[in-house]
Amino acid sequence: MSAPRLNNWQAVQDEVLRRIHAREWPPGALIPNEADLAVEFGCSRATVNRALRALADSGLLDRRRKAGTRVAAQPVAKATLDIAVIRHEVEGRGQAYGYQRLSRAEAVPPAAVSGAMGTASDRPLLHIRALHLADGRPYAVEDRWINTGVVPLARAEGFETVSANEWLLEHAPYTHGDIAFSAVMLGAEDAGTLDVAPAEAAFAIDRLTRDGPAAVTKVRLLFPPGYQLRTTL
Amino acid sequence: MSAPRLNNWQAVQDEVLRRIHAREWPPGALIPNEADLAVEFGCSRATVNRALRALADSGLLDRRRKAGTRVAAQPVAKATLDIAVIRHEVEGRGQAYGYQRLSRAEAVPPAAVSGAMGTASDRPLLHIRALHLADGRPYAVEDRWINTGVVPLARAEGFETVSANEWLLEHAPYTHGDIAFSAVMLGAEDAGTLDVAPAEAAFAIDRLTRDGPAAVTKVRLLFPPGYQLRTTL
DNA sequence: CAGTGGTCTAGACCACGCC
DNA sequence: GCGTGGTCTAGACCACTGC
Repeated sequence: MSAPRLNNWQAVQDEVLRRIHAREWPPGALIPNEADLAVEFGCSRATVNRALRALADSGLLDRRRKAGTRVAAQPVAKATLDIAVIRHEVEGRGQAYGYQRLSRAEAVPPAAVSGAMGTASDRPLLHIRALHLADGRPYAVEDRWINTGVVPLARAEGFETVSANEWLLEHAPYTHGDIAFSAVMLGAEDAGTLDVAPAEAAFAIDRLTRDGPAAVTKVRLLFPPGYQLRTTL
Repeated sequence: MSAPRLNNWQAVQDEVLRRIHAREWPPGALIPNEADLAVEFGCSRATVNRALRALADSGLLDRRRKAGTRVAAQPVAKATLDIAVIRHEVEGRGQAYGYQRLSRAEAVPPAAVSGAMGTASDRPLLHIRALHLADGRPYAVEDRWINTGVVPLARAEGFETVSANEWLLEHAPYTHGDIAFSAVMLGAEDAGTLDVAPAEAAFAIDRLTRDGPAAVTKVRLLFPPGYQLRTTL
């Protein structure tokens, strides 16, 4: 039997994965170059390139010009998290989404916030606190600062029925963002809002969104105990 | 002035990003098809395709055959987390990595573990507990169950100096994995191991690794308060 | 220097899915 | 049906980098 022609990049990728998995190409090994594989698989080099590039993107291969392509010795797993609008996250679970604004004020933020956002320490920002609900139960508390210098339109919005989460996506373009996940102990106020005992462990997502050099908004989302952020490898 | 020729896919991507950001192509808008853009940009359709496909992968565009390409109304941010070997994570911070095995035993796991791994409820698995250190201080506690039915070689390994984390990458192939992130309150034992007060909030990473249908290993990593998992958008 | 991956081109065929 | 994106091909040039 001769090898079947692999004439699409997914078939090539599958075959490469099979060889890695079967240890025909063990971790750290140098694999044939694109041109040779193209001949072996009976396809064009571009097709091989597409397949290998996808595997390199996912961390399974290390590719370097001249040095060639190696099976990653210790693959860095790339877990992709889909950070969706909270309403979609809740509705995606088949639950009814609810939203409740807790407070809205223009105020000078704590130094930690103005520092992270790069705004003057005495500059007032728009401060929104809100509760997201799933099937009527608290799902997450949102504590957000909005840079009104970058998004002046926000001063005219009450955020009583539209969450800042969604409003900003529609009205404020951004170019970059930082996200950090951590575990924190709930303070009395947040615990009360989430309707759980104080000093419980909460899952926190901190996001800072930028438009070029300027910070657009900084938000902390706190999820009650039991919340899990899931993904696959 | 006429538009400069965009003869590489990154330049095309940048121009498309610029138009989205400048609201020339607002959220939800249908953008020209690949062939038209190729003419406008003075490059081949394949180059346009590469640029648009990359943007679609990152969630900024929605592409459907016949329906065309639209700017995503509410971009689902794809945050990519690099889940590296813990030693690399520590060394990447410029700290000295240390490893300490706490215990090793073959034992019948709790029902929750055998259930998640799909092993018989009375089947003994290899149970490893270990501590990862950064600059001599506790960095994370690892609590792992290994399916010796799938990785029999593990029974011959003491894991006294090599962490299961790294040993398994070298010796046990896998095809899929699930990861969950959550916040938990530390029990007395784990708190003691991490040298923090009990009932503190810890960041937990639970990972289940499979090779086809069979579970290879299930691990929980607990990080002391202050730990943050970071990424960018 | 020379081998490798990175990319572009021009053209082609195809699969999907609105209409 | 037919317009759209998805993909393949054969060939080419180039950038990087190990030797």
